[in-house]
Amino acid sequence: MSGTPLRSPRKAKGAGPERREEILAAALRLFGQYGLYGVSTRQIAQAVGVSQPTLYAYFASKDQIAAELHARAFRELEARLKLGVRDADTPEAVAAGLRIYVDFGLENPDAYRVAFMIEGPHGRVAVAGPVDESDVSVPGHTAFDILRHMIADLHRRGLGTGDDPERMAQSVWAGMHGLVSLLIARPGFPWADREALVDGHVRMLADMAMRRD
Amino acid sequence: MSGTPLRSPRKAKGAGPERREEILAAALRLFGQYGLYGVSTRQIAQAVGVSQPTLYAYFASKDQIAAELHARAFRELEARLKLGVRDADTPEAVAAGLRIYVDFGLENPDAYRVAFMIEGPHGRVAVAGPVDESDVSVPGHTAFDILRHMIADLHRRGLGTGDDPERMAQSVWAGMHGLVSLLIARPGFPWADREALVDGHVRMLADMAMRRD
DNA sequence: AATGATAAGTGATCAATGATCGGTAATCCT
DNA sequence: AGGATTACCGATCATTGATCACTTATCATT
Repeated sequence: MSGTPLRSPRKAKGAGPERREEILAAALRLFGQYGLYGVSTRQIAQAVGVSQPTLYAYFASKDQIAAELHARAFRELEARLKLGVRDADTPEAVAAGLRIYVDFGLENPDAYRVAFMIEGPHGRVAVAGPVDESDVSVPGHTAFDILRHMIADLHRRGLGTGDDPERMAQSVWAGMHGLVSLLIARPGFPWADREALVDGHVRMLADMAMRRD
Repeated sequence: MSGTPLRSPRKAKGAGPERREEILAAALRLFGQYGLYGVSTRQIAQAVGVSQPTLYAYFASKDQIAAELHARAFRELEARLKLGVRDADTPEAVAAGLRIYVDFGLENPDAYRVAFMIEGPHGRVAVAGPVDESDVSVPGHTAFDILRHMIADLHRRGLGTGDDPERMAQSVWAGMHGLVSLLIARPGFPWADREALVDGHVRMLADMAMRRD
């Protein structure tokens, strides 16, 4: 369904089964730079060095290429969160966990744009959060769960703020997505010092989830 | 440049100069529902009841239709902010000002999607914030300025938090955009009670800008 | 080494899209 | 009524995503 074309590819001319990866790499770069609808399949093919119909030997459609990038970005973010988010019991520790998300977005703007900010085929704009069942590309579900779990833990230990930890997690998530998407979408804007801005923003979110006093 | 086709239109068959408005209304509805790239010019024309080339008598391109909707949404938001944001000296007053922005987005999801969340023709994703000079559709510049002004006022009166009011304004703006875009993009997600979520979120942002104690 | 099978790739082509052009009919002003 | 202008449409173009039949290269087997 999403593996190599059919059986096991036998390297032809110059390239082997890495073709699929080359296509994804080129598409990620182009999509991130010009947007999903600003790049044609012929441009992707040219960047890879193959003909346009070749793409359809590896992907069912242009949207499927974007969907694969979407899924990979989700998995990568999820992996980083799993590794980085230890159980947090201080606002600083919570803030450090949140920074993992923000840093991922800022370090991989192409991936973040493709995965979370580009209008999808159904007119939906994907965002870095929980995915409802109607969505075909289901991965990343746990990305939000990790955050939710962290905040629920705080609440369970009596360290959290407010009454509803679920609502808290959603609010924090929204706060992070807003900053990342703004910074990525408007590189030309005279932003304040990025480090200070991100640090202050993340600290604010952490403080809301866990009042520091 | 953006008025009626040429001089003053003289109502033909059934419709008059409202054609332009009809086109915009149909496009707003369709774009909001199916996305900018999920709607064809023929669909828009059919919804209006005219032929497809007719659209090009009122707009230079499909992107121009979106640009006009974008500009109008900015102006509408700006007008609401100007009317609603009195000089705020309490966190509650600041939060009330911020709610104007959020409410605008939630009450006009089509406009907000079209204006701030849909990938633009240049692969850029517009956001409800300051617009740099390279952007053609320049309105809305003051929308962010109103917020910045409000926060700068707080700072000037010694009521603000932190050292850099500019950074504060950017952080608050990001927080609002994140929540609105998430709520709009994922209507199927099991959100917490919307009123409580929005209220808590806005209160958090207001508190950060103006510590309540 | 010749053979058949399969994988990888390409040129030609299709339907749909955004956009343009010339022509037509309706309206207004004198 | 006549001339000019406005509003509109049918036909058409280049480009897009996608499909097809066909060729070429590689491998496994004899």
